[in-house]
Amino acid sequence: MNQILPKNDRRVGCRECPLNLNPCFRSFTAEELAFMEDFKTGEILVGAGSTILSEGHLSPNLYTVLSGWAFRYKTLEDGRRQVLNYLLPGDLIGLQGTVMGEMEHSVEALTSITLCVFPRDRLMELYAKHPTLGFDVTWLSSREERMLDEHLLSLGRRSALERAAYLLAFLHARAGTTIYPSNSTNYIPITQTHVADTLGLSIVHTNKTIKRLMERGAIRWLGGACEVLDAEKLSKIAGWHGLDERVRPLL
Amino acid sequence: MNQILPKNDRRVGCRECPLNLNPCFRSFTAEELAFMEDFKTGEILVGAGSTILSEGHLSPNLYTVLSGWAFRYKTLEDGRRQVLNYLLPGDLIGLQGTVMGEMEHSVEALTSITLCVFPRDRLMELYAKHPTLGFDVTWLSSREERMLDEHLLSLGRRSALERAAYLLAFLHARAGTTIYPSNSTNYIPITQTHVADTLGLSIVHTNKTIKRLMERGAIRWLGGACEVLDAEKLSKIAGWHGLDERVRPLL
DNA sequence: CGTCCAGTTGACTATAGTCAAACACCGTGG
DNA sequence: CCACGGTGTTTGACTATAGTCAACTGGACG
Repeated sequence: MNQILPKNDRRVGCRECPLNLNPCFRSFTAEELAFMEDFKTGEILVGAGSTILSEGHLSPNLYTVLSGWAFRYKTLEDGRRQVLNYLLPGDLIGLQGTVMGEMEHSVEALTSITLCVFPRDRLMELYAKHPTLGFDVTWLSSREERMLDEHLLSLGRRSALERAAYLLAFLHARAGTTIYPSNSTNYIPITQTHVADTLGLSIVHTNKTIKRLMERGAIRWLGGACEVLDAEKLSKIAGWHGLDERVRPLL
Repeated sequence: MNQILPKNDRRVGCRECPLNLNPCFRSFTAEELAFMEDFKTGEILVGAGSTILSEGHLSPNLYTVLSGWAFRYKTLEDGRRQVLNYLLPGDLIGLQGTVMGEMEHSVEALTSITLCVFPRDRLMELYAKHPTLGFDVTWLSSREERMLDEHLLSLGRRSALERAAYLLAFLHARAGTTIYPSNSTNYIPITQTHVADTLGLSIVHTNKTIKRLMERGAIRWLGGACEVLDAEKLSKIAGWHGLDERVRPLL
């Protein structure tokens, strides 16, 4: 198993943070920025395939994804796994642990990924000193909720083909604002096993479904990654109207 | 169609609010209570089957459920419906509208239901004046997220029988802290169509699945309602370990 | 008495899962 | 150099699960 490689040497100040410069995130006020610089305790680099958080465990930290891909999942006792959502730059990890104590899901890195580290026990201080930042945390939580709502609709009421099309269109849209702009490649770094565990299908049936999407010229599959050729076509197959990703907050 | 019956005559002060007296909710400080009394603009009584919020629309208000049952759902364009979650006393309705503007799901009353009304445009004031209450909003949002995670696991990886058992155990557990203590009946007020739209199954197959749960003596079905006879058995069938419902915040 | 709604049932079809066998690719170590 | 195992993907044959269609029950209500 891969391990987390600690790297608490505090690379980037929030001022120079590439995410903070990305126009899809709202910019901090001077006071907020000063607080965040102090709130941030460091950075961590995690290798592809490593576990970032695991179900049933406590974590003293909150994280924001700075670069790379990860996913959240839960498992049943007999090993059946369900991917709940994917994490991309700007996403907050571990908020649920604040409410529950123990995590009720695990988080695993899909690519190598860098995380911004915050101490969970200072979160209340953030609410007290910067209500707008507190509100932003709620905003992000609510945004996650919206994504889960759409995933539920997908699992419950979309066919296998629609579900696959939705998932790939969704990930392509999400990466479009944060990953692809600063990257030469624009692939989605997942295996068909991940797709299967997200869609609630078997690997075999997932493979046959992906094949149908390829035959329609919507995507291309490259061992361990997917290239979206026609995002419009995917959205149309899925009956999905895309993300409403206006400017959003960042922690 | 039923309509919302306005009743803004401000029935109960927050001080005498039965929910505030329920030990499963954390109690307000004197300052918080004063703020909430001012923040609350009134109460609304909604009849069973009425739509409380609807997809694509704006709402100037946030609500807290005071009594009764409701559910959130989304639909695809061809009418396929997915129930996302159920709303019980103490649950916040409409938070997502704050983030998105338009609602991305609808909310419908399952029984007649009373709602506490808050003006959405004063929400930021709540964060500014009472950081602990702001944190509570995040807490509630995060709790909703946890429930959705479990529902996703259910839809994606549980069999029809397991899913049905999980749903009924879940609703029974949720009602156990807020509905049943103050009520003579302890039924879950849903039809098999609701169950089908929650589990992502057809009505026919749902009916056959429910029948199996009845044969095992876990539940009884009474036109338009379900009585849980053996919650333990349901949890065991579902492989579900129950809610971790410690003391939680209330707005 | 007829209508509507919720629930029930059986026959048949469609969708998805399971089992099994391969292939391609990529490292490792002899 | 090549044999080896591992992962990711592909395919076909067969089975299981769930959906569709259709008919029917029973109760509530005007």
